[in-house]
Amino acid sequence: MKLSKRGEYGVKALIDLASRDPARGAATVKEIAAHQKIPVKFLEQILLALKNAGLLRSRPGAGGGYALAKPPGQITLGQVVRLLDGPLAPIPCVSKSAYQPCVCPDENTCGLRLTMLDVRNAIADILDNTTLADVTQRVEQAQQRASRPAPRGRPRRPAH
Amino acid sequence: MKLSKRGEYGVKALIDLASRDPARGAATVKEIAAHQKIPVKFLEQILLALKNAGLLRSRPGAGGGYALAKPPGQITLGQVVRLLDGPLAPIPCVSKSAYQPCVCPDENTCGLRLTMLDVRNAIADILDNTTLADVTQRVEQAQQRASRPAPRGRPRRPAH
DNA sequence: CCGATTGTCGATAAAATTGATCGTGATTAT
DNA sequence: ATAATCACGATCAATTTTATCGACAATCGG
Repeated sequence: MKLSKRGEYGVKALIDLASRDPARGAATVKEIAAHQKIPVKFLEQILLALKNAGLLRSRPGAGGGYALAKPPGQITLGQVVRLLDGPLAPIPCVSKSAYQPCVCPDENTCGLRLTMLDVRNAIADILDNTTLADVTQRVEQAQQRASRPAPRGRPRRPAH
Repeated sequence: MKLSKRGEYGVKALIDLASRDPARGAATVKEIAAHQKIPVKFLEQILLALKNAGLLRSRPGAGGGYALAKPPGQITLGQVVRLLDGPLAPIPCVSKSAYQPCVCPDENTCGLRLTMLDVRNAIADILDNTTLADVTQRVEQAQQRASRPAPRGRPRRPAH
């Protein structure tokens, strides 16, 4: 039930791009790699795959780099993880995107399958409904909470 | 996000044991392997691990074999999968059973982590709350449904 | 046009993991 | 005793993962 480094790096890179100030233009592989602590050459491969899948656009040369090809609200983590890490489903016979029949005599009464179908649906419900925009928004909220003084037990009223 | 063969085989073997007629006594590795289409020697390893973890008991010799060490209602798929396949969490920094810090500057505001924590919780909610007894019960229900004639759109009243 | 910068692409490789298999021994029932 | 069965360690082949290298192509600023 593990996310590969490939998947991890890809998601991190996209979150990095999504939370980047658009005024700064495209981000180079080197920048993202340094920022997220990812081996440059490995990240290169990953970003290329994301580009070929239509999630990123790029431009070579001075001032070049990568940028999101669509608004962050239109890129789900489900897409990204499937692309870089394969199907979300724990076993192929419950995958929607890469279904493969299993060997059990009847899929509809297979105990393993019934349970793993629940698992795959739970995972997909989260990842297919979480966009890069959702993630950056949650991160901002978490950062605000972290920078505010510790909350009290009961709500405070302003002093007057 | 994949379940290994090891995990798959282990769960299948346990479900097999849980749904087995207790009057028949212990089941041999050979029997389970044949029934579930699992390589004998591989299954041997797996059952041994499950035994050492206290989920199975065994006896060698004629009439020997494996049986559940506890009632099926007390063995969760979460235990089994963790044992055979490692942590449920997609990344180590959201694992409860095998937490490992990650490299990001602040775990509490890491976008990847926040999302993967949801995923790990969703998976654990299912697998830690599903016992072998739950599984065999669902299987029986599914089998009954499969053997009954196809249901109509609206409830039928008995002919008279 | 030059040359620095940066993405593109294919090949390769080291390490880890997975999915087994083999052989030998230990234990038990008959 | 002996046949059946679990116990256990070693080993192994294939695959997957995680990269790394080097050459090439596109782009931009001057």
